[in-house]
Amino acid sequence: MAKAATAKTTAKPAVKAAAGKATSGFWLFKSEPDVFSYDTLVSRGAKGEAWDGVRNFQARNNMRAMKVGDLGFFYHSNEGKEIVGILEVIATVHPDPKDAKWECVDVRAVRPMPKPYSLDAAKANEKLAKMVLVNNSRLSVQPVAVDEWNEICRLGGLDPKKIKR
DNA sequence: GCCAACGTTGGC
DNA sequence: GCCAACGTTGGC
Repeated sequence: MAKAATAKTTAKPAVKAAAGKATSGFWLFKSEPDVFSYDTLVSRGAKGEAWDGVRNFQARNNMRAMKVGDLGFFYHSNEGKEIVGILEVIATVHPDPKDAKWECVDVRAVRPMPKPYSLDAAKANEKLAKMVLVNNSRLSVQPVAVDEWNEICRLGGLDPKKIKR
């Protein structure tokens, strides 16, 4: 069964989905804190960590659209259900070390949210009504619109203009 | 722990 | 190429 998937995946022309698509440069990465928490990413320091294990085409395509320097929210699913920090993409997409049929980017922690922003809060915020997090809880790597990014940063206690470094 | 929603697989 | 069956995610 894995073989059929391999054939299909590798037959596809690479990076087609990402080509020509305008992105905000902002993303949201989901992880169960039991498996890989924001603190763990922080502990990796500047060399960061490969965001491997993504086995969903939409999520993979989102990673293909990422550029070095793009920023993302780190969201804790299941336990916490809140955005706990900011991360930065430090390497564009490359084969997943655990399964070369798939791909991953590398990310590093930038800074934690002074006030973690919860899923409940996002659902209650009219400005975030279109957010993928609110509407498609299953997608593990999501695009974030600029206004959504700014809104959540502000409510999380960060000035969106002063996040980097 | 349950279950709804979603994505993927595979038979036709 | 369609669609039913299955597996997984993640909120509750």
